[in-house]
Amino acid sequence: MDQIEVFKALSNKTRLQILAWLKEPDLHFPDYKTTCDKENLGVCVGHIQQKAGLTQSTISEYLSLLQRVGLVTATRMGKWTYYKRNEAAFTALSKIISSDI
Amino acid sequence: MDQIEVFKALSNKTRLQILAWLKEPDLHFPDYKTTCDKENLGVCVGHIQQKAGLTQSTISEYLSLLQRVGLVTATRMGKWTYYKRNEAAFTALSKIISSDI
DNA sequence: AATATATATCGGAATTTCCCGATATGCCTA
DNA sequence: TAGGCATATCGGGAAATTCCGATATATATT
Repeated sequence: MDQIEVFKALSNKTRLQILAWLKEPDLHFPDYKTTCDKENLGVCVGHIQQKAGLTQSTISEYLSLLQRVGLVTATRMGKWTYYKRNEAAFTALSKIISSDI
Repeated sequence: MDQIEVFKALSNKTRLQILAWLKEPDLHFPDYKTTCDKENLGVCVGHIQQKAGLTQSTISEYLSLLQRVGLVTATRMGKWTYYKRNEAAFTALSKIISSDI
């Protein structure tokens, strides 16, 4: 885990917001299961983009960045890419802060 | 605690390094107690600057930033300013990551 | 094959961050 | 009060980040 890159990823309001939404997808994306995610793989880019209100390209890049640093996982299924929180990364980060840094 | 500002503060190699040094000041600043800090208030700017190898102005600004976001405390005593980790802030941040974000 | 849809990538303008040298401020001592 | 020392602040060039519109890629449908 590249700590600096993770902290950079968390230094942005929109990205923090997305991570918060992904914590309770049912609450923040009411119809995400019926519309695209049939197998609990996460939320697709379009839904996140709509809720965030930024452009598609920006949100796609943000999600890709969050995945690159390990905070979310990405699963491609057909036309969609589903993004989901990687809880293990948050647990690890929390420990790093309370003991390493 | 402004999360984004804290994460920005942690998104820099030198500042992370300083925080790590301040965790064990006796180890990383062998003579800091005899030379300036007689009352365990922390390490003064000059010692940190020397070890970091960046300019005085840069380190002064970095320490001021770390203090502004609450990760360290600053105590002015005569000509010196002593900086010390604020462990409570790290504990709080660790909890925020494991529960809020 | 042609089209439509979902996502990814590219190029760039505006803003922010990094780190510097120069200078200012505050405190101590002669 | 004059001078020296520790730290803070200012102004700025270079690099990185933010977010956009345009375009490319991949998949599904007709």
